[in-house]
Formats: sequence, C-alpha cells, structure tokens
Amino acid sequence: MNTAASTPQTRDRLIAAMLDALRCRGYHGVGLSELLAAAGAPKGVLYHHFPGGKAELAVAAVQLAIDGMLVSLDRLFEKHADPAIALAAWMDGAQKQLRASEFERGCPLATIALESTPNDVAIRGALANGFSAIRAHLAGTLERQGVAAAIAGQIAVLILAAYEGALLQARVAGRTDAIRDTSAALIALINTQIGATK
Amino acid sequence: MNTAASTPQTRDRLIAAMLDALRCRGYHGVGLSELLAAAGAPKGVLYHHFPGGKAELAVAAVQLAIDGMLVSLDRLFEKHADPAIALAAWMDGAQKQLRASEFERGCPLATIALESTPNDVAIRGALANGFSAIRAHLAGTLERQGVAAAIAGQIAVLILAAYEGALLQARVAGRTDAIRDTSAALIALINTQIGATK
DNA sequence: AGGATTATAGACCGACCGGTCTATAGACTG
DNA sequence: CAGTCTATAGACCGGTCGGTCTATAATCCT
Repeated sequence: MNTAASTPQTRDRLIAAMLDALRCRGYHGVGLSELLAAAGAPKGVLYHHFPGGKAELAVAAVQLAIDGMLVSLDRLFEKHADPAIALAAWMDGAQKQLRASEFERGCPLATIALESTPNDVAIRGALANGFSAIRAHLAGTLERQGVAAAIAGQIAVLILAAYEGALLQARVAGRTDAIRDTSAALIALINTQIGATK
Repeated sequence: MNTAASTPQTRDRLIAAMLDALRCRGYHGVGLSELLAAAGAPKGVLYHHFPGGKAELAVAAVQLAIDGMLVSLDRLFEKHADPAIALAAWMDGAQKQLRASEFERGCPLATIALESTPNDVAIRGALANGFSAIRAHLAGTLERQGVAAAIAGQIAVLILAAYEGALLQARVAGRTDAIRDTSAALIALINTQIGATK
C-alpha cells in the first residue's frame, strides 16, 4: 500500500543503525559496511534511499533523534505538572539509559555535533534547528509556570547544555553521579526561579 | 641539552597537531597522514615517540588540554576575586575563541569523550581524571566563598556540564548566544548560592 | 499481461586508513 | 674515533574506507 510515504522499513532499519552508531561511536567512528551489516542491507539499498550517502543518512538519523527527544519531553511535562519533577525524571531517564548500555550509548546529537565542521551545512543545520526546537519547548514550559520570557530562555539553554554536558561527564567516568548532581543543582535553580515569580 | 625531560620539540608538534585535530574534527575525523603533515614530521617519528600510535598520541593531547584548562582557570580565579566574574570571563573567552575560529574549533575534550567507547580505557581514564580535577578546582573555589561542600560539588559539575553543552550548542548554531545565555543563568545561580550563605 | 518504477543485491573501484619496517643521520659516551 | 643510542625519514603493507555500477526481483499502473 504505502499511500502516504513510500517507506519500506529497510530505510528505517538503516536510520536506526546509524542512530545507534552515532550514540556509540559517532559519525566517523563507524564504517558503511558495519552500518549495513547492522541493518541487514546491501550497499545498493543505501544509495537508493539516500542518494547523498552516509552524510544524508546521518541527517535523517539526527532528525529522528530530535523528534524522539521532543516527543519524550512532551510526555514528561504532560505527566508531571511540576516542571522541576519532569526535569528530574528526564535526567533520571538518561542515567538509566546510560547504565543499561554500560556507558556505551550517549546522546547521538552531541557526538555528531562535535564531529561536524562549518562545511557540514546539512548536519549543522539539522542540529541547530533541533536544539532550537528543544530549547523553545523547555522555555515555553517555564514561561507557562510564570517565569519571565527572557529568563526562561536563558534557563532553557542552560538546561539543554547541562543535560548534554552531564551525560558526557557520566559517560567517560563510567558512573552516573554527574547526572545526579547536575540534576539536583538544576532543580534548585528552577525552583528558586518559579518560586520568585509566584 | 635537554636535561630535565628529553622532549625534542617534534613530539610537541605532534601533540599540538592532534590537539587541533580533536578541536576541529575529532579523533576518527583525522587521518595520520594529515596529522603528520600538520606537524611536518614523517611516519616513523610518530611511532618513535608514541609506540602506542594514534591512540597514545591522543591521550597525550588530552592530558595537555586538561593541563591547559586547569592553568587558565587558575589564572582566571586569581585575577578576579569574585568567582561569578571569573566564570563570566571564562565563558567569554570560550565565545571569543569560537568566533575567532569561525566555529571550527571547540573543546577537544568533549569531542573525543563522545567518540570513545568503554574499551578505550586509556582515553576515558585520562578524561575522567581530567574532568574530575576541573570539577575539584571549581568546587574548591566555591567552598572558599562559603558555599557548603555538598552544594559546591553539585554546582561544580553543573558548571562544567554547562560549559561543554553551551559550547556545543553555539558551535552548531554558528552563533555564540548559547554561551552568553548559559553564562548569565549560571552566574545568577552562583550569586544566589554565595549570597545565601553570607 | 506488459511496461514502468521502485527496491534489493553485491561485485567492484581507487583512495586512504593505521601500522610496520629498514635505512640513515645526529648526538652523546667511552 | 669507535660504539651506542636517539631521532628522523619514508617506502611499503594489508585492510577498510565511502562510493559507483550493473543485474535482478518485486510492485504498481493501465
């Protein structure tokens, strides 16, 4: 059938394989052959679905990661009325994920972001838009709690930065303390801000 | 002469080349030939100074980066009595560096950290120790300002996380707003903490 | 049914990867 | 000045890189 978008699952498996690779080792860290083996697909199929090759596949994976992140944030803030608690749950989820993978899988966005150069316009563009959307989401939630727009924007950037930075520290340390501590410090900050304007 | 340590500058050029590569493209993003060309050295000299090859060179570069970071933090906190101002200066320096390189060069530690796997024990070890030292440095400074040890530790983790995460966001966005905003939010937090205990 | 389009399959390519090896040059030591 | 050790130099290696190309299978449209 495939009425809406012709997406014959092989394409999805390729994207998933790239996403996992980005989590584990980054863009330059995986070869095409490894990717294709993970997806159970031959070479030709990659260039059929992604004429732009590895780079185009990476952009698709980045897009998927961003969508996933926005959805899970949505769910979290919907579930917990208190944004501080939602944030704590977010960071807690990151801890669990990191531990479950034995500190192998981090955030796919951060890794490829740092590997990218100004010439990689497609990837940097996708990442910039994605980060921007995530920040907007966070800022909007804070504003709805009565935090002034300007302050909310700053805190949103800080939250995203802290999230990525904490994951990074925890990953190389092989322990999740960094995430726990970052979460605690962040929550204290948010509560003073929400409290201040109430 | 070379009385203290036999370090015949070629070694240093190799380390510098690797450090720059880590800033720009990451460990897997550069080839040995490129590295050697940048250092103006032939192949053999690499394996003479670093029998462990590329990986060992990377560890040396990481170590150098950490030392440099600790030194510059030292200078900053020595120069500015108020830690909030010192922090602002730190973030400001990051902005300038990023802009000067046209968003090509970020933090070398973050990049290789995210590319590493749990198997890369040497690199992860060096990074974990380095981050730990930086956090200790920050926490110590806060404690000296009267912040309770437990809180100081948490904030130190947050500061380092925010630094890395802000640089990351700014780099892909091609603008330094993220660093500016992170800096502002962070300083507000620190000032309330220092104020609270005074 | 028949032709066009989409998807799968993998052989094949030149370039470059990280790494080893031998040869030579210099410096220090007796 | 011979002998040793350190440093520089680059040819060379097998393997893998990302990418192209042609062949075939499945699907869709009329």
